[in-house]
Amino acid sequence: MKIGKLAKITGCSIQSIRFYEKEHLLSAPPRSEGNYRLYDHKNLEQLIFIKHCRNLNITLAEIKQLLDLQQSPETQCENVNHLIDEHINQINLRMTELKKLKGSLTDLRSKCRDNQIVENCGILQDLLTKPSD
Amino acid sequence: MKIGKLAKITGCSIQSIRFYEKEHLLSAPPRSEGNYRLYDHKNLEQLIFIKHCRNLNITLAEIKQLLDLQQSPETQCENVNHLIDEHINQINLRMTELKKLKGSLTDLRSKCRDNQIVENCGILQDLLTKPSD
DNA sequence: TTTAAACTCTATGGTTACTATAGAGTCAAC
DNA sequence: GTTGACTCTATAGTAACCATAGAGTTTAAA
Repeated sequence: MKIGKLAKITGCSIQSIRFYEKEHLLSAPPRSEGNYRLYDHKNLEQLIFIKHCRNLNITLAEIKQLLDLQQSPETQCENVNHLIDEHINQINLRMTELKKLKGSLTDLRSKCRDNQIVENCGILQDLLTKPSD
Repeated sequence: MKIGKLAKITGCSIQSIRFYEKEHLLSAPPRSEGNYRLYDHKNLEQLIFIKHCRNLNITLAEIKQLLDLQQSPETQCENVNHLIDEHINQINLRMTELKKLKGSLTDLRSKCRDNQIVENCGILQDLLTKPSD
């Protein structure tokens, strides 16, 4: 299977696939006579794993850790659990931040009714003076 | 006022300030004999404005728009309102995404109890097979 | 058989909003 | 006169790709 097909199956872009290979997340496949990458089922599996992780916002560095762990099936998997727990934590933090931000923006938005001229715009005035963290 | 003091007052880093200047968000101040940047109250105001916007996650490109608008005080400010509305929208979208993501991760996390070996880890197994978008 | 379209290759540069560093110059105090 | 704190420019790095150029390869149709 050539790279275009792999891309279509997995929903990754061709550039991403080559990028993952360069970053050693994906093992380098053999090449055809014309120097095209030729992928097999194993590569496909690996890429799907990566894609799933990316869909969950897991970073490439973390995916590398997970792939390393898969190489030693007898070790304890507490690191895997910890990694996922950490991500859930991050999301909670981010959501709290976003809620605050939304509050600030909503507050700011209420400072200006439509159809003002810039000079009288309460939003711009607020941005000039108020800290809004 | 030299750059260090401006940085301290505003809470921006010195590099950020120079970066904003390079990007034309901050007007280039006059220089001392020794080529040091010398800021006045006007520059301070401008930087505070930028800082407030950044605290609200407004991008540099958008800040540039807002600064441009300030230059023509007689135009309608609907663009300002629209910009803020859009940001509130973005936050809502992002929060929805994050909620879904958290659901997926929590689900995934439940697949493995602690103290398993990697080979039996339900999390890694799920990542290999399940789509989890 | 030629040739055009579709695919792939590498290498490079761009994205966002900075941070970090190197190496040099400036300024004030002791 | 020298130490230390400050500033200058220029460059490279960050994350995770995307876009492009310019070249080569393969497949299909004319």
